[in-house]
Amino acid sequence: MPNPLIRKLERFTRLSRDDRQVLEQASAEAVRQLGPREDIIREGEAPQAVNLILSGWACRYKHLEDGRRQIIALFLPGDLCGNPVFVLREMDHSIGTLTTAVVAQIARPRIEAMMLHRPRLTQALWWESLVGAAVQREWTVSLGQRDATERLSHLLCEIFLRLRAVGLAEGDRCDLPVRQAELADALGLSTVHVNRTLQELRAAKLIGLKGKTLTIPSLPALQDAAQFNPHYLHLDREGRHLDANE
Amino acid sequence: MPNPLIRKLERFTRLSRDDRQVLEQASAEAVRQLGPREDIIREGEAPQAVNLILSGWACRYKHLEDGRRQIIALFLPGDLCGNPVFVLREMDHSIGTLTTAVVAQIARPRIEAMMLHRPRLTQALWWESLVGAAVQREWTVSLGQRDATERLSHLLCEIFLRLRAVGLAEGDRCDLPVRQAELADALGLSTVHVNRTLQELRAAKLIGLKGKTLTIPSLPALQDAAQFNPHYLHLDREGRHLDANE
DNA sequence: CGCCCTGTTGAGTTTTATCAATATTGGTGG
DNA sequence: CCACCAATATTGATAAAACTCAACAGGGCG
Repeated sequence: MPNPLIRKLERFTRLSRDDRQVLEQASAEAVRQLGPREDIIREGEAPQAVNLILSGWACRYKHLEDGRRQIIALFLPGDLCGNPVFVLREMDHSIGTLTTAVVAQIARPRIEAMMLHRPRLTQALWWESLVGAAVQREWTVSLGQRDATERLSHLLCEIFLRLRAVGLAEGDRCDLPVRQAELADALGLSTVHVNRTLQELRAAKLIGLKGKTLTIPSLPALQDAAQFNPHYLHLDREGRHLDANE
Repeated sequence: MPNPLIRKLERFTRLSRDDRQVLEQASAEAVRQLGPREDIIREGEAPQAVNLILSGWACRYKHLEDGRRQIIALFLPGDLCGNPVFVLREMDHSIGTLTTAVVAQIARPRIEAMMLHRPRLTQALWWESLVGAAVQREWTVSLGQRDATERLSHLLCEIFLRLRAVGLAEGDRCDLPVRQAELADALGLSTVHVNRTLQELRAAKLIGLKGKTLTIPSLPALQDAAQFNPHYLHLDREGRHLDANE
């Protein structure tokens, strides 16, 4: 399987062979196999490296004192997490896996070297981090304004498109390897309500769900239900003017 | 009045005279006076500059098709807004003032020059942008997990501490120059509910509100009601190892 | 003085949460 | 292959939180 980060960055700009090779090396160096629900880094710790998800799903999350938990961001294959730079002393949240996952730790000097010597890659990594921020903003909008149905369908659209961008959707389907309780933590809803909302979407034939496979018979229909505008994902090769011609 | 950005960055690290002068120059060049509720940049436009709020309040926001609006982030004096870098082609949200405001436009080359020649300043600007991301994450937690009372008191704590960090709080009070409808758009609540929640906080003597002045008789008490942990604001001079010795 | 904007109040409704029970599923060992 | 287990999903009933609508109050300003 091709490196999902490379695949993702090429949604922004075409990389040179050297760029790709640098990324391949970085992805191969300190690779960890993790089980489901393991922490990658915990609130209070000092970030040492950037983590690249090679396979599996992970998330940023934060616990409140009374046990409530909010999943702040979802990390899919090809996503980078951890502080993009190392200015902040301590993590103010945790990052953990949701499923079994393979994660490469990219050490600080490696990132800095890329930033110094590979301008095209630097731009691409900037893009990936800015898209992450845009996704965060969209989650804010969802949590603040959308009701349960819209929120859930919006999230499913997002997941599907993000997975498709790294080649992990096949036709109208993709994996959804998380429990309803985890969707609930991401959506700020109760598990019971997520369950009922999923049923509602199924009844409306907007989605199919068999085991851990999500099917979206008509993406436009689901987008409609969610008021989903994909522009915030910035997937349309906005950096094509930087394309490498190899 | 001292430059609020300088004031804020010195919460991270002590700047050199030169650093400060560069910032002063950047803040003085293209200064705009804006009325309340004016857009600074609109969704779909291309970001041309970074905007520094010198006085007044502004916000990032996004409209849904049916008129609902979510305020995604609040900008107070000393805050930078607009895309920190210019990789994304089009704004996926808008930025507008809430009150009359004075805003400096810092052009792209200026930012790039700072990034190239002023390492300490670069670190400080990184810090400011990462804190912005941390605030965004905390808003996600609030909208997802906290009820109206917690959410509102949490936001008031945040506003108070952020204003204090730029010298805009006096003792136990600060400005709160926005309408309840605007708090509602930021908190994902209805105006009516914000009104009632404010009354509840007043009745509990957790806040006082006279005109556009907010009083917090006991910050610890309000923090307690909000489950507010100030760590995410990273205000404790985490970059002190970079201090200039002038 | 009167108007407009913002804040406040009350009543009734909708959405979502909570609690507790029951069903389903996938995996495991016999 | 089957029986069993734990984890997850589903269901029903009830309660709480927040929303909507509509009316009214108060204050600042031309």
